[in-house]
Parts: sequence; C-alpha cells; structure tokens
Amino acid sequence: MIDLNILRKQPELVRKAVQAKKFTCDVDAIIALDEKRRKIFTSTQEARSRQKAANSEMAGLPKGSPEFLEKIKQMKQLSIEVRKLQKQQQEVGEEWENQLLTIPNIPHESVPEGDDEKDNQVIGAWGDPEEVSPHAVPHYDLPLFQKYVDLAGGGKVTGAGFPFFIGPMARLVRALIRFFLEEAAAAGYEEIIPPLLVNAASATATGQLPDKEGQMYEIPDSGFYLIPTAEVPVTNLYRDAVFEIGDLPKLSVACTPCFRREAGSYGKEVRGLNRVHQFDKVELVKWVLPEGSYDELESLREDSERLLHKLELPYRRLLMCTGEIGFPHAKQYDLEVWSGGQKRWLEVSSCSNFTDFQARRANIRFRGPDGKLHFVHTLNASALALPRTLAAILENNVQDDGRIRLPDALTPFYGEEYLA
RNA sequence: GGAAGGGUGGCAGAGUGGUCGAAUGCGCUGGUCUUGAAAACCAGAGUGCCCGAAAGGGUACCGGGGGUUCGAAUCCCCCCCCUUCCGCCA
Repeated sequence: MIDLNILRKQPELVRKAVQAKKFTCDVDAIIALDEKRRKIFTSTQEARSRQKAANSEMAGLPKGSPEFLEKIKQMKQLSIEVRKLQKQQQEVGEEWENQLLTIPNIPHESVPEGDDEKDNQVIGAWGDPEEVSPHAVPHYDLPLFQKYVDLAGGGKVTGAGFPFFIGPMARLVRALIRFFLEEAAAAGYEEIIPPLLVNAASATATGQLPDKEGQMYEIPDSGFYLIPTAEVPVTNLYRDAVFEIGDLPKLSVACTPCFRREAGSYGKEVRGLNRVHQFDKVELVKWVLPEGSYDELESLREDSERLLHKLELPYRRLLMCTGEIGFPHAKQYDLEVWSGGQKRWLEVSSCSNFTDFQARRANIRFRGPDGKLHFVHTLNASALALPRTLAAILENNVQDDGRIRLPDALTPFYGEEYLA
C-alpha cells in the first residue's frame, strides 16, 4: 500500500513509479477519488454527530412523553440521511481501497531505469564459468538425471512441470534443503513451517493479489490459493502484529514447495528443471526498522550468496531495473548461477526490499522510541530455489569418468562424495 | 462433520436497548511520599480516519459481515475463531 501522504503531497513521485514499473493505473483518478472519499466521510461524521447529540438529549426525557415522541419524529428524517451517507461512505471506501491496491511500490533511487531484462545491471560476479567441468552438458541430457528425475511420470500423474525426484536425486534435494536450513539457522534465522494454502487477505497483503492473480493456483470453493512462495504465509504470520523495538530485526526461514502457474512459458526456457510448476525453495524473511532496511538488504543478499560460495557455483549479481522489479518491490537483486551445460545463467535467488509497502497492506508495525506505532520494513530472499541450483550442481560437476562429484559442503548432508 | 459453551481495552473481567469508548482489578506511565526501593495515595494512558499550523475537536472500532430501531457491546440472521464432548482420520 502506498503511503497516503506521498500520494496526496507528492503525486508526481507516484506517477513516475507507475510509469517506470510498467503498471497501468490512473493516479489522478485515484487522487480525485481520495478527495471524494474525504468529503463523504466528513459529511457522514457531521450527520452522525448531530444524531448522537439528539440521542443524548432523548436519554434524559421520560420515555413515551410527548416531547419524546416528538423527538422520535424529528429524528426519523436524520436517521434516513445518516443511512444514506453511510452507504455512500461504504461504497466509496471500498472503491478507494481497491484502487489504492493497484498502485505499486515506489522504486528506490538506486534502482536503474529500464524496460526489461536487458536493462538489468550486472553489478558483481563470483567464480569463473570457464572453470566448471569441461564435460558439462545440459542437466536434462545427463544419464543420471534422466534416470532419477522423472518428468514424464510427473506429466502422467499431474501435468507438465511437476517432476518426480527419485532415489539419489530425492536424497540430493533433501541434502540441499538441510544444508540451506542449517546455514540459515547459523545466520540467526528462525525456522518456520507454514501452511501451504493461504486466503485472499494474505495474498493481498504481500502483493500477489490483485496484481498477479493468474500466477497462483486457486482451490475452487475454498477461497484458498496454493502459495507461490513461503514469503506469503510467513510474512502474513505477523499480519496486524505490533513488534517491540527489541524484537527487530526478526529473521525467519522457511522451506516449502512453491506452486506457480507460469503460463506462457515455452521452449528451452522450460526444459528439464529450468521452469517447473512445483518446486521447493528455502526462503529468508526479515522484519526490520525502516532506517536500516537497505543495509539489511545487503546482508540478506550476502546470506544467499554465501550458499553459492559454499556450493562452488559461479554466479553473477544483478541489480534489477524499474521495469523488472515486482509490484511491491522497492529494490531487488537477482542471483544467477552459471549453468555450464546450457551455457546460460539461471536465476536461483531474488533478494528484495519491500520497504513499508507490504507492512502497510499487512498492518505490521512496531512501537518506536517515541511511543508511537510505525510500519516495519519487510525483506525477503531465496536461499535458494532448489531445481535450478540442482541443475547447476549436476551440470558443473561432471567428472572425466562421467560421474558427478558433489561440492564438499554437501558431503555431510548427502553422505557421499559422488552422486548415486 | 455433530452437540454445548464462549469471543469486550495489554491481561482478567463487568455490562442485555439510551449520557457506554465502555465499571472494577492487575499490569503500564507520570507525580507525591522515601536516603533508595516497596507500599500507599494522586493523575494519566487504546487504534484508525476526518478537520486543524498546533492546541484541540469530530467520528468509527466490544471476533467479522448484514439486519431491526429514533438509538445497538446489548435484540435477530449469516460467517469465522477458541474451549469441551462425540464422530471420522494421518
């Protein structure tokens, strides 16, 4: 939710943000609606005030007395007027709220202007793509992959994009999850296992609704949505909560399956594990004081990058441009891992600061030193998405003899040096 | 899924149609007293929105939504949640 003060006093900032982010919403119409709403609220309040004053008078009159009956007669007209105004107030209020929900968050000044992915800036890299295995092939062409990841089986049981991981591959996924969770715990994140279905209020608070409705799977007749990321239930756990200053920053980690419709994808983009409809992801979520939120974003990103160091996966760091960052985002980094077999970069993490945008929608506040309530800032990062990380590990570690040697960091979790 | 009971301010807990934003107690904040603390006493204190430079004023909020009424925390309807019992179940 946009800060009303900004909308009212600096509408040009909002117009600019909408344009830069490639969203369509009529800011000026919303401002006009805001003024209309205030007028109606004021007249409703005024009428209610008169009604309440009369009620107090009537409380002092003997019931059934002529004055009392006369007063009732007088009050009937006012009562009708109050109802009419309240109805209007409700209608305009709902419309106002719906419209406000269509305004995206304002990008941070450090976010580059841009239309699409070509305008994202590569601002860092680690590792050397040239040094990955000379035997690397696309993961979907590896014999071990074909044997232990059953894409056709998923197609039969559910549909395309719902892979089975079998035997050593299932064990490797589990090893990765455990590795990610242990690393997060060591970095101070508290583990949470959340519900995988959320209601509309939760999806609205984090910004999936109404903007990205088509990207979530909906459960008919229940009003529930399958979560597209753990961010949704985890952030919403503290909906309507008030933190004490000492509780912040609060750090949580959750591993969940994520469900995404991803309509319109095709070709090599979706081959193998490149893009699937259900995948596991370990997600880091932070609730922080507003002042330090951009520093918190850097440390959050480092928490994700550390995993890639330990997995010995070359990656690059992207600063996403205004046209590419999401609806509720103020600033976003993507981490892309080098896929030695496909010779391309695969996004495995997205690290974002939502500033107070989600906190306003979700009403997540803290009591400041001034004793007043303020909105927290929320941030999150993938650490990490499993399928693409797995793909890169498989591709980049093919040995001379064709076997796949796992990174040392995984040995304690997988139990063996080589896959299978 | 069935039955019964319940959801009121930070907590506990009154309030069953009118001056109730709501008694009382605990907790909290400030003050008096005290060398200090405790106790006692006094005072204060919710959140959103609207008007206002501010002081302040107004309004809404008693789980959520609708209804009855001149007037609803209080009466009626629907929904949600909690507790207990029964059924079913990993």
